[in-house]
Amino acid sequence: MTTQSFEKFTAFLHGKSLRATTVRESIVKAVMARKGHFNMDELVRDLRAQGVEASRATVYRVMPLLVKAGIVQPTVVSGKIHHYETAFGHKHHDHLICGECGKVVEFHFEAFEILQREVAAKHGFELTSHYHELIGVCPDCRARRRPRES
Amino acid sequence: MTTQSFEKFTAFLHGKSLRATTVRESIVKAVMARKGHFNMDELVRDLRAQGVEASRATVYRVMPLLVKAGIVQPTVVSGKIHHYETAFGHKHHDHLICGECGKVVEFHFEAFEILQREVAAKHGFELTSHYHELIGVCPDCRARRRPRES
DNA sequence: CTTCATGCAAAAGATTTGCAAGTTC
DNA sequence: GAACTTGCAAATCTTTTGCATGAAG
Repeated sequence: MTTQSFEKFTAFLHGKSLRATTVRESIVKAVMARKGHFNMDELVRDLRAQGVEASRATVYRVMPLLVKAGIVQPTVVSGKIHHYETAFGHKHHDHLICGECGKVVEFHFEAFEILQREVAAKHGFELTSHYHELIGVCPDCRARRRPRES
Repeated sequence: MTTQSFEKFTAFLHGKSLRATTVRESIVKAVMARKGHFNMDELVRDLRAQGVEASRATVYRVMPLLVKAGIVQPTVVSGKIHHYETAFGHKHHDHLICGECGKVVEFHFEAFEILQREVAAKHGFELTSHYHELIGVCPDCRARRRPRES
């Protein structure tokens, strides 16, 4: 998977007489290992965790190339990139987050996807991605909150 | 309307022994005069246009108060405030955003709310709020993209 | 007159860019 | 070896904060 992606990227780079460097390979790997949305900071953290010392400036310079190569897709709102996500390869899921302890539960519910496409279509939009997080209180925190409720 | 909002804000402020100042009144007015979504920069521009010389720092400090007072509602994406909108005068809605030109279409689809509660309940969560933004390409941008597609 | 608000300037965080040195082809 | 990349540091931009001064209650 990862290798395949880097090969795709290499082909893209060579087509533009750009170089397929080791740093770029590391970045592609880190990106492909990501699931769901991620931002610059999370990506850099991942790289650091893997011992890759790519400077932020480099990552900032490489991301647009990955976008042009069709490997990642950015969500751009008002001219700014809010987050990226890999353009293929993983199942999509949304998040249910506990606003008190921060616990995150991933879920996938096809009905949402269907309705989302329906809404987009109704307005003539071509849907490219979505941001869907449910915020609530998890069972543990609810128990903690009401220790002795009847 | 405007006056009414400032009174609401005044009540909120006094309840917390904070001051109802003229600068704050100007900010509430500017906010209420806004229709739809706006960001910090647009708001400050509006203030400047009305001859109000509130410093950015002050506006940045006042907005959280307006949020707490229930006068404006922020849309938060990835932990950052993407935009604000006045909290009343319109029903709850989600957003369909054009990733290319930034156009925002509001929609309300009860089925989403029902399914969201269902998902939360399935995991034992008590749902408190949600972020739901659909990102896509609007009809205009699609046309612009493919000028002469069959 | 006490407490809070404001403006300014400095600080902090995020992203971009110029430049010299290191790599890729 | 030529052209492209990288890291660093400096430059921008956006948002936050400390502090002395000015206003509200």
